[in-house]
Amino acid sequence: MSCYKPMLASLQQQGFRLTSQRALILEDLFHNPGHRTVEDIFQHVSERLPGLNRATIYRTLEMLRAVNLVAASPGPEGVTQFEFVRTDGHLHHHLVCRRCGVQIDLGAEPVEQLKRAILDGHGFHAELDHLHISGLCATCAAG
Amino acid sequence: MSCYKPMLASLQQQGFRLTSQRALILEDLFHNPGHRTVEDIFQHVSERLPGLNRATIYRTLEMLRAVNLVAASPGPEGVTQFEFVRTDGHLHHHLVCRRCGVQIDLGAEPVEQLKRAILDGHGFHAELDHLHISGLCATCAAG
DNA sequence: TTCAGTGCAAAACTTTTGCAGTTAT
DNA sequence: ATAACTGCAAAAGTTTTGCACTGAA
Repeated sequence: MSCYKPMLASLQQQGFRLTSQRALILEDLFHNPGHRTVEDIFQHVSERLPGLNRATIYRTLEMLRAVNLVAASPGPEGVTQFEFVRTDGHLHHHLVCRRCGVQIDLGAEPVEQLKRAILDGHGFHAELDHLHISGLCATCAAG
Repeated sequence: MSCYKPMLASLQQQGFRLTSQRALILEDLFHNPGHRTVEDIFQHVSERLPGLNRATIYRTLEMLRAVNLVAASPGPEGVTQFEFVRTDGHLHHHLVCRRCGVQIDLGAEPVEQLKRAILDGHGFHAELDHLHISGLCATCAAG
């Protein structure tokens, strides 16, 4: 059972200062997986840290994004959605060029996005692990 | 070679009034495929229709979205991206429940989004037509 | 004529930024 | 002690809305 605490230590080692705001925001992200908005996080965290400011959340999320602990994706209504990045990840996908055969690793996120779109639109739980997607790589497409 | 003009007539039949703003916006969307922002459309169309207001573009796009002529998707920097929906569509995807076998039609858009994400991220031209996606439908997932 | 559609201006909204004060190191 | 971090308030940016006027039917 992995916990968020080692990540705090890791951040500290990377030269970031450890503040209660950052600890609580990271904890909240860790314990509430899925799509989160700044407003959403604000509601949760400011219960335990009353003076908390939204700007701090934005800045903390930007910091966490920079070190790849959270992923940001544009959400509906122009509200950005943030998500804790699971490093457990048995998920991996491959792009295979049908011309030169090169294989490119595709991060989980784009496919996760497809899954979410399918779930939101149809209530259908798509099982898309180990995906192999055929097509043309940048070089072959250009040539 | 299909043209955007029949669509204007169709809109008119649906009770919408035909204005120069709507005609030019639709024409611009038609002739410039791909992701478009309001600002982008504004720059193009206001050259030919100087007094044009951004609010009109928002309202026109909302109207076109309501009749499924354009699709809106949240873009980076919180700027919504609009796209003309091609009805040519040899594209169709299926969701197949691995438990009860039900087949659900999946609109092209979610997969188009995946393609774009792959293209943006890796320059890879994914060929994802006729996709069959396995998983659990809403009913089977609930039971 | 009539009411849908437009332009304008202001509001609502998310996100960013400058700055002074606070706090982890 | 000293920088990094936070809160605050204002600014910047996109999108929405109310209202009076215009123009398609």
